[in-house]
Amino acid sequence: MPELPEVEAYRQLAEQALGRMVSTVRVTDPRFVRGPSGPAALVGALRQHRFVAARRHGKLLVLDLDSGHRLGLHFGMTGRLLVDGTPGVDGLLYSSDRGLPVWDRLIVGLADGGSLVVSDPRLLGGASLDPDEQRLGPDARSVTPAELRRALAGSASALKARLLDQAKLAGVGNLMADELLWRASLAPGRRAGSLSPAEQRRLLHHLRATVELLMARGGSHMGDLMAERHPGGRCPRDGAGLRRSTIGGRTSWWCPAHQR
DNA sequence: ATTGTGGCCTGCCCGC
DNA sequence: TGCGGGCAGGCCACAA
Repeated sequence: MPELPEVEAYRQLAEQALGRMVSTVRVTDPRFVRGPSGPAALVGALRQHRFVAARRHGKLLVLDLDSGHRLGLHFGMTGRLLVDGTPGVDGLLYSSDRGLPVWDRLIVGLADGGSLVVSDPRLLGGASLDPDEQRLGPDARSVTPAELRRALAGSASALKARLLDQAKLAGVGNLMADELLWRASLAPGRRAGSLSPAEQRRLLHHLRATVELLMARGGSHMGDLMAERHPGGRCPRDGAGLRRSTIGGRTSWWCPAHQR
């Protein structure tokens, strides 16, 4: 599903749309437009304008317009970005590769004949005009030691729940969190505020490494733990039976032998 | 303020 | 072969 690695791929793809005039905008399902501005305002802000920058903050893709407005795109778990018909990622876990036209929720037609399309079968993503980027915590790809410390300090939440809280740290989703904690040898249910300085350093090291690895491999579902994330799955490191827990409302797979 | 829970949304997979 | 239940999780509203 689209976590930081996929959205970064979408961002790079979206750069191909920069500088090109938007001629038509179609919102095929009003539910796809989120936030205070409705579909009409969003359409009006885009039409006859050009995208001037493609930025990513966590899982939020922001396309700046020459009007000063910003188009925010989030992709939920099944959202896909296509520019000129080319998808930003190849396989998307939990989504379908059929790409039915009815799943196209936002269709931005460009004056040169190209297009920028968001396809989202389950409508869990959305588009918003001028999204509030301040709500998001530091981006997981560039978070500093001090920022990570602040994100965890004093929290009674489970560590994994904290990592998934986009207001505290932006970009980590369920699959990447499991992979990251497995690599860092930290149990997902640990209290976030209980990490020692050494454990925080270890977490940050593996956060950076995991983000870069999954981007290089092409998706958040490309981690080493992924294949064992099922009943009967075994830890790829030590062979112990993996445990399944619900943490932060999400299915979590972890190794009770080496994650402490 | 923090923390946890449930609902949204629908394609897909499994068992019958 | 068709049907129905359960599952997946990013995000948000809501409760305590």
